[in-house]
Amino acid sequence: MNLKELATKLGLSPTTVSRALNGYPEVNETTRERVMAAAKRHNYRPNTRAIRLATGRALAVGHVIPLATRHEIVNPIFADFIAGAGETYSRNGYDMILSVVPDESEEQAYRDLKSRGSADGVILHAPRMQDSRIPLLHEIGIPFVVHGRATGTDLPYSWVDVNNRRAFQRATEFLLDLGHLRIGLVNGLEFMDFAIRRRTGYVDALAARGLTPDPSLMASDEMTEISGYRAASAMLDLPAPPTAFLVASMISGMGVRRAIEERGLRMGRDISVIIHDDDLSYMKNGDDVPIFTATRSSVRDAGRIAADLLLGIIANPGQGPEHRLLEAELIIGQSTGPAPRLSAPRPSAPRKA
Amino acid sequence: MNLKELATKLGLSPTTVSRALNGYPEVNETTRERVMAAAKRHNYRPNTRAIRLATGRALAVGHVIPLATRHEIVNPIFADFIAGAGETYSRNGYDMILSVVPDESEEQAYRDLKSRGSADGVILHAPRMQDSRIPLLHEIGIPFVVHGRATGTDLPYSWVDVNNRRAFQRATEFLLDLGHLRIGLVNGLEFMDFAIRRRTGYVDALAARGLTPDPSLMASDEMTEISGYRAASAMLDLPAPPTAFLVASMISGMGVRRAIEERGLRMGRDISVIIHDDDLSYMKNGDDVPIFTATRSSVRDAGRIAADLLLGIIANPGQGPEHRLLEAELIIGQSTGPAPRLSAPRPSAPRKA
DNA sequence: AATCACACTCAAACCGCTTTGGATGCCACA
DNA sequence: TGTGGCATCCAAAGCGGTTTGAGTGTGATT
Repeated sequence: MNLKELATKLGLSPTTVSRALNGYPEVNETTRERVMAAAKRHNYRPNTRAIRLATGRALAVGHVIPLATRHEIVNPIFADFIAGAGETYSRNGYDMILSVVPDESEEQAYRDLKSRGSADGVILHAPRMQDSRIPLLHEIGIPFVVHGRATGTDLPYSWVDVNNRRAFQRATEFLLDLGHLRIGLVNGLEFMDFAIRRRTGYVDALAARGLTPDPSLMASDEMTEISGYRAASAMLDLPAPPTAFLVASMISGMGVRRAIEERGLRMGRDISVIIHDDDLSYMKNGDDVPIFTATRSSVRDAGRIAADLLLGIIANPGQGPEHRLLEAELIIGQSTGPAPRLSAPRPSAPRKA
Repeated sequence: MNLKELATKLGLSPTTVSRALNGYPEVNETTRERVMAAAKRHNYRPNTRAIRLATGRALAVGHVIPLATRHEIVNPIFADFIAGAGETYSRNGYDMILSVVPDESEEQAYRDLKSRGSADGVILHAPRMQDSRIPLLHEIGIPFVVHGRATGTDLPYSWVDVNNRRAFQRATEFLLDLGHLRIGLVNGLEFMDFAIRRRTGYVDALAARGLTPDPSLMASDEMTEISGYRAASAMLDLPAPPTAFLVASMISGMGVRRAIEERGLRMGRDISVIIHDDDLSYMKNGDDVPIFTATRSSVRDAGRIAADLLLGIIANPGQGPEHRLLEAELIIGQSTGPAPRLSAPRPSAPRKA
């Protein structure tokens, strides 16, 4: 059932039917109701392909997922972000199109999205420092919103981000207040913008108390269980091990916990841990009592907000860039406690079983 | 730059240019080369919207993600499956469109995909027993491939699945061979088809050795860290606790490990654990030495295969349904070992700190 | 020299909708 | 009575490709 058939059936022109359905004023209310009723009765749905061609709009938003062939990591927060954004899209009649492309064709993927006209806008994921994709998208001339920020880019752009610096600063202060003086930072990859900001927060908090950060207590790697384990293990085996850890994600936090417990130590008593919790639906940080003390910020909310922003920009291209800085809450869980009294050597626990 | 402009520039008709670019035989090779060169030079990309309308094909595959509003779980394997499928789509010039919809509008989402013509086919995720979506998709008349199977559906359909029954059967046998007699099953939700098959494998293996499964050693819940922890905790606190666990996922496996270690026990020595490892990129089961002994099957591969199958069906609608049954490998890691000698009470380890 | 097959190329219709630029009829007002 | 304004409705022209159904011109065949 298409527009023309429906029009014939109603004894009206396609023009009128189209206008009736799309709420244009120049059609009689009784006619409109007749049309609406007939459309519903015949289960008429306008063909999206035709709408897109006629209006020149794609009614779709693109997300480009570069697939690093070296380290084939699919971002674990991705699913939840997408879920949030997708809700917004569905509600507004937009499609979400995902382009999974090899790393090196990412630029081409964006260009194609624009020149083949398959998206009205894009979301830029996982920005790095001086991210080259921001000038690229400007050049291409497609509306976009960045999830995160890119230090060192002077072009204006819209973004949604968590206040990572502040979150890690507060978390560090919290540990310092508990008496921890040697705090290990198990950070994400530090060419990623968010990781840099987190480190800045950590360093600033230490500096504010007159402490100089110890490079051997700062690790940076992908946020996997394994690398969390490795980083924590190395630090715990130092002559002067940390009494607390600040960890970039729930997943690396589990690796850190493994390292701690493998050494016969107890998380929350012997060693404190604070993680950043993206509030992933399949990785809840406990229900009533949080397992980890955490800086929490829902990445799904971020997805919703980013999508809203983007649709706004698409609908209203004139306006300047918009920003949303989300604050993370500090959730107190079972993984933190006062620093062990004696800063002298710890009760010699079994090392490396 | 569109077809007509390009044609004018070349002094050819749009027809010829279109045919030249699409490899039709009735165009002179020299002409074709001229056209190709000009297209490249002017960076011409055909407008997808127009192609879609003209050909009546969507050149897109839909994935519907129902968002359970009750327990808002986004499937953690989803990201990796999508990554695999997406590779295939990109390579074949197809778009992947994701519909994130509230649970109750899932049916409508499929209908819209078809009637608005925005997808040529769909992938059905996470099938349940007697899944109603299979008859639905048949009725709608849209090509589809199921990731998994749906017991109790008599309609024919194409699927890609892991041999879950066999995987869990082998894992159980492996534990039995190590002398474990009480094996806890920490399963996924048992209205999900894969979970049922896994339980069947487990039960069958026990039965083959003349063992009757103990209901108190069989748990079924969402595959989160928390529920893994809860299930394992409950079983470990039984008067006759298990000496081994069979666990549905890496994530719940981490919860199981937490429960074990919290009780002062050591995984791999006191308690053996086998997980099912979907080989998620952000949840690698160790690198050289696997952390967990596991039945492993890459969900990303499954995505690739499912996408291939679907594109095949779309291109060639006549053929009957196709199936791919993937076998999981049994990976020996550090989490399994012989059952503790004395089947009498275990060395009384500190319980519930 | 007429015929035919063949290799190329093109004009025009079409996909299903939106949107521009009239028509038409009716009523009010001068 | 003529004119203008308003409320409705419609024909037709896009949108940018694909595809059908003809033409052409050439060389080979008869």
